Amino acid sequence: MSVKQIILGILSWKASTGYEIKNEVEYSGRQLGWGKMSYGSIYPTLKELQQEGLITVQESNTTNRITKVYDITSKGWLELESWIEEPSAYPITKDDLLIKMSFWDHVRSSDDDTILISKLEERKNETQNLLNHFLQWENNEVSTIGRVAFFSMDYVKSKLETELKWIEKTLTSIKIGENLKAKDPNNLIRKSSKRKQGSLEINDWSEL
Amino acid sequence: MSVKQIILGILSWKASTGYEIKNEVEYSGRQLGWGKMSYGSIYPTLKELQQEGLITVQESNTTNRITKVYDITSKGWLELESWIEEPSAYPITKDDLLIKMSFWDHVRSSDDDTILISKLEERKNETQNLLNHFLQWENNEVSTIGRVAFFSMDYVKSKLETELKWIEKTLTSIKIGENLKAKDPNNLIRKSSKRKQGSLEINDWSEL
DNA sequence: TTTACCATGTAAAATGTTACATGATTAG
DNA sequence: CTAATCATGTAACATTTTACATGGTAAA
Repeated sequence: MSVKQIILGILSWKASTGYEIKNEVEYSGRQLGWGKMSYGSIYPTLKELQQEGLITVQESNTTNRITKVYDITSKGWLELESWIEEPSAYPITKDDLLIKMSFWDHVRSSDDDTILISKLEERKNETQNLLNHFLQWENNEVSTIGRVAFFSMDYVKSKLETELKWIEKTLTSIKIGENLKAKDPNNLIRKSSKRKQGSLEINDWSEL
Repeated sequence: MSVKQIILGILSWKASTGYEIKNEVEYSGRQLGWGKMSYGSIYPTLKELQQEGLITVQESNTTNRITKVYDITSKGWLELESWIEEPSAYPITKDDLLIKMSFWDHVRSSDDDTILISKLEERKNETQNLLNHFLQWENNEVSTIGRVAFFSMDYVKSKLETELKWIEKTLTSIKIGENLKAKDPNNLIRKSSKRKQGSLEINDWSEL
């Protein structure tokens, strides 16, 4: 992963403490689709970055509380620049609902769609929340949006909107019972159904 | 992650060897946005699944070559069913280019967009390839697409199409030099630029 | 005959999360 | 005064990738 670079990047915005870095990842990074970043990840990485000379620390021992403000060094800036120019891996998405839906027809033989519908509706709410968070972030008075960063914001926004449209479309399609392009040329789904029944019968049998 | 469930799910389609599972993940799973799955992940997991009684093995010792065909058991089917009903985490995407773009304005002060343009064009090609792979998969004679799986396919397709449109829009926007909604109310970008210059000057100084 | 594909597996390293421990400061 | 937030950190665990090791089989 790129925990190191994300931390460096956030420090390029503004010198910060470990605690602030986590908040920044979860507030500004949320709409960008970054995940979360745990302290167990942040503090050890800050130590490493410091040892590599990419960041510096300013410790403030006011009364008896230690806070450490980290800032990026010249070496850190160069590291960030060369990382940006490096080739990037194609994005990877871990989407459990989507994975489940691709196994759905083989696993659940029933026509009852209540579970699927509730899952889609839950997803719709979460996505709508993210979009709201996003719009609020975009339009508040403090957010910095650079020329290039704007494009990435625009991307995330259109992705979220596309997702919402898809959910709507899918929900109506389920409710009116459309059949669409479903196909099973090798009868794999029917076979799955039989294999499943077979194995469950054997199981019943052995339980007697 | 859900390596266990993905393997179980693939075995719900069809009994397979470890080698075939990997191919299936990379061929059918590619369009679904699953990442890759390494043998270092597959074989130990198959062993575990077997120990838990979720899958069985059929060893074939033709001549002197061992191949092991794994199949899902009744316990495995039940496990899959209950996994599908479990609540799913909101999707997580790791998109390095997007991350880079969100730091871009702070890190690269130059107006030269050739690097950005080439990165976007590379991304466009990769996404177009994925979409082509997808369409070919969807329209071939062997792919099984169940009723629910169809919806997930539809989702991925519209996501890829949205991305392509965004790239086109962004490239034209860059080329004609649009300014859009970029803003910097707290002068963070200007400050970054100064902090960067400052740190680089100190560095030059110390190198004398 | 040699290249590509089929096939199984392990050990070490990298990467990250969870859960815990600790305590200061601020707002209501 | 007490709840929320600010703040730092570690150790154990979980997960996965990388790199290696090995060899059979089919097609050109």
